[in-house]
Amino acid sequence: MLDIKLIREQPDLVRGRLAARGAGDESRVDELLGLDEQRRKLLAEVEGLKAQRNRVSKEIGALMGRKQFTEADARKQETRDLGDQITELDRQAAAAETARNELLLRLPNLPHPTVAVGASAADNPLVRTWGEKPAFDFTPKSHIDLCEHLKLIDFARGAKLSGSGFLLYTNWGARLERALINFLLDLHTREHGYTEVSPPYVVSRDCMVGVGQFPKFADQAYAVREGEDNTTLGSLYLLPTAEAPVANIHREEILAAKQLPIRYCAYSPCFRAEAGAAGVGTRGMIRVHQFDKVELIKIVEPEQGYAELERLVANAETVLQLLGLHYKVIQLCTGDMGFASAKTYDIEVWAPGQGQYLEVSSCSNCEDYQARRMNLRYKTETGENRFPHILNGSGTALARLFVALVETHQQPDGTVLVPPALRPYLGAERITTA
RNA sequence: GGAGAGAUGGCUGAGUGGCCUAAAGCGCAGGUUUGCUAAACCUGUGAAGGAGCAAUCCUUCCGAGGGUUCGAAUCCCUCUCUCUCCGCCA
Repeated sequence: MLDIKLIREQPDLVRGRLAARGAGDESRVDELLGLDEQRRKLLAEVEGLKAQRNRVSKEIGALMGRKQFTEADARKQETRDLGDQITELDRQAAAAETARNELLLRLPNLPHPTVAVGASAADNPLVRTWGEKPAFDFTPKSHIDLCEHLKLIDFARGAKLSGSGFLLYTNWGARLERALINFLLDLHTREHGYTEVSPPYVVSRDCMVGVGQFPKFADQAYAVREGEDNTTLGSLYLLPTAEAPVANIHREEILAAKQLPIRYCAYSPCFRAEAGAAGVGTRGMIRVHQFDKVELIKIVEPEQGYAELERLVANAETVLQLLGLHYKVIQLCTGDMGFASAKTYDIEVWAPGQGQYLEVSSCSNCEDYQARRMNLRYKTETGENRFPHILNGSGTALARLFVALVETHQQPDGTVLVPPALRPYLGAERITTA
């Protein structure tokens, strides 16, 4: 969340940065400042009364010690009324604080000054491209046709098991998926300096709040419960991304400066309800309710945040380069950026069978926005506690990578040539119907 | 799921209603002494919030949330987590 002190001291700056997102959040700043003002006023009042009560209680203790019970009783009578006032003012102060915090949790991060101002995806500047669209001397097939022909995915039975948007990978399809996961984890741990972790696939509400998924996007998550017990519903949620558990690993801790930077890499399946997205690209595996992803998370000193973001993007790009896939890197404009992010690069890979680019990675620096939400700090050499920058990036999302891979490397005979980097993992040079 | 024991500062651990403003030790930082290292001694060492130009002062925090009381680390209730044993289970 945003620093309340920044909002107090530079409300115009905050309003301006929020306005750049185009979501209208700047209109809530005055409401927030009102609640904050109210809270501080009540706090000053109630703390004065508490100080008074503490003084009198101490005197009562001294009187009791000297066995001056009549005196003590008189003072007790005096403070009873004080206690009632404190209870009431405490309640009001807590209510103002709760309202203030609720509002704070619903305000998005401020875009970094270097982020292009724009309204939608159409305004996202192109940063760079790598490779070229492959030329085919035949009409390239869609991954749907390739998957059915090569029996990589059984779309019909996947839907039978769990509904549309769930995939049943079969035979070489399943092996390709597993090969990609291992390839990605090995690449990032061996070549890019990340530490592998394997998190729980369900997380608490606090973790979802910590990364900014909740409360605003709660309808996108799958909630789980124990058995038929409805009272447990809403305490645990299926991961929308491994960012949810991994970024929260050190929540509510104070790290030592020398522990930073921390770089984690994790595979997990990702579950997204995609509420309200029905009918949008529902066929195939481009938008599904469950997909695999290898996620990269960094916790770094603020001074390193943006240099680390560039490296994060480069780490994700390496994946596509090694797999021989054409892609472009774009920067998300203020109107297209995610809730928690201050600056985001997306990587879009070319899918010849679709005739379009698919988003396979989103790399963001959330600055201290998430660290505040999860109360994660680090202690500097001088003993000061600061919020670190937290970054996340996909390295990369698998279903779409799978699509780009089979569509790009498909052959005239309907087989798929496996890129050399992946061959040791798959144990085959070519995927055929055999 | 059943039974029992626990949760106190960075760590260990004392504290059973008011000198708790949380003992003591360890660790850490600074200092003194000292050929070096080490040791000894001295001093300091949690977090959040609020008031103030500032020095400084105030409030809250002993797993979490309620309650009793003039006053709670301490008494009562609920919950969470950890450990031990039993049962079930991949």
